[in-house]
Amino acid sequence: MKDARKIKDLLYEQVARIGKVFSSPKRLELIELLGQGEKTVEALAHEASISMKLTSAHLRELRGAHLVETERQGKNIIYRLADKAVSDLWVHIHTLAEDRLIELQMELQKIAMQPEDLVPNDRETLMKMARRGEVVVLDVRPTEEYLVTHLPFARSIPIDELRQRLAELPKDKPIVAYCRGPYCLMAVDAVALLRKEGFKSAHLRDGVAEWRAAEIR
Amino acid sequence: MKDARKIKDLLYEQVARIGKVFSSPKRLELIELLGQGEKTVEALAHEASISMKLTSAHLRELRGAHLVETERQGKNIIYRLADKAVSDLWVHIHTLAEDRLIELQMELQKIAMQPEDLVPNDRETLMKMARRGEVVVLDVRPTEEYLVTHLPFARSIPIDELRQRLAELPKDKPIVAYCRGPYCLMAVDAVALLRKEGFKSAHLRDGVAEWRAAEIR
DNA sequence: TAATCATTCCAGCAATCATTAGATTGTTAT
DNA sequence: ATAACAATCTAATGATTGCTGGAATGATTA
Repeated sequence: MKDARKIKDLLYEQVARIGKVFSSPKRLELIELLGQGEKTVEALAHEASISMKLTSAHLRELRGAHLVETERQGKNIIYRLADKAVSDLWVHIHTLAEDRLIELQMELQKIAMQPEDLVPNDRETLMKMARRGEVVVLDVRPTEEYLVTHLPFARSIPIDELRQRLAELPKDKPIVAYCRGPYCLMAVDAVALLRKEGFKSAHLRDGVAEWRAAEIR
Repeated sequence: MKDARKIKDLLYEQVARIGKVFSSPKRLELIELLGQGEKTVEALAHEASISMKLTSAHLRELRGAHLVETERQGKNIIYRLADKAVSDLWVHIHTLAEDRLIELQMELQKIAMQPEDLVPNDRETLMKMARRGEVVVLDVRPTEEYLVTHLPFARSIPIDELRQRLAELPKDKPIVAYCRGPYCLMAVDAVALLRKEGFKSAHLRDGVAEWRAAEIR
């Protein structure tokens, strides 16, 4: 077994291909976006604030590692994650990052709002309250993403429409807003707006991907 | 919120620091080794077949991302994983790699032995059989690693001593050998030796880290 | 105190990566 | 057809990274 070394090198090299995909900030952002549902290259480029060329290049890397699939629809090519496990791995990585990197913790604290304490931090009791109608769970992502999946009992008001649709929300119950995940700032903005308008509101760090990864083991 | 972009970039960049650590084959190998228990730089360099300088450089990356801790013991500096979640993430990454990369699947198939069917592939029934003494679970890693943790009911015979200690093993029961994980070839070698000597033997892909990651969810 | 050993730090090279611009492919609409 | 558009491919840039050799550090032993 003198070539055991060579075999091992090959194996680790393959795994490193996957790791490499998760080593670029923009690719991580694209993965998170794709975790919300399939999207065109243009939509991805716009959401991630990068050129379409660069988006295409990054998606190429993702496809090279077989982590995304493509489908042509007319002029557009839509991308989707090849496996839910890709989204799960994203959640695992950013969770570990939040646990270990003080720098990241500090960044996150800056955008965190004061807790308000009107909302429990564990998923189960929050869902219990939502089921009883004691809180309103509000999904502020674009409607398409809400339609793909959303948290149980969640209502959809995209952040862009929130200001005009405030009347739909109750003033007496706490409104818990969430969006794509801890690095998506839409829910933070929503809470800021709601509080300014006199609503009781709190912000849920986790998005659909985080809940799924936590629930399904 | 025009600087939302800047904040996001910072956040994803931090997470990418963690991803970067997992993007190098040698670092992955070091992480897997550290998952078996704390080790000196020298031991790591030897096991991974790289120079101590390079080992040190990689460990520096790992420490920079706060994924390992160091402790001085006399002349030596020993490294250990800062968190079990690091080992879990390694398991998640290589699992995803095995699911998605055909190239890796093919490599793994080359080293896989014929299944023999004397051993169930799900963890639970294997443990049941081990509890009843119907199979012998054999840990062929170095003794130090066995002492840190091992699978329930497992006996320890390091691969180097196996040839001389064959008499300790029964000829009538199947012997299920395992080692550090799917990329560690010690168990494969052990099974090859055992079969040649007339034992019934099979090889368990997963190591301790994989079992832990699967159980604790 | 000097000598020794394990490990890290520093400087450099070649290889790789992110990013951009320009040319190209494939699809729809006229 | 041809024009207009979405997306990719190619080539070229500067910035990292992996790795190696030599010098420096820091604890232990003599």
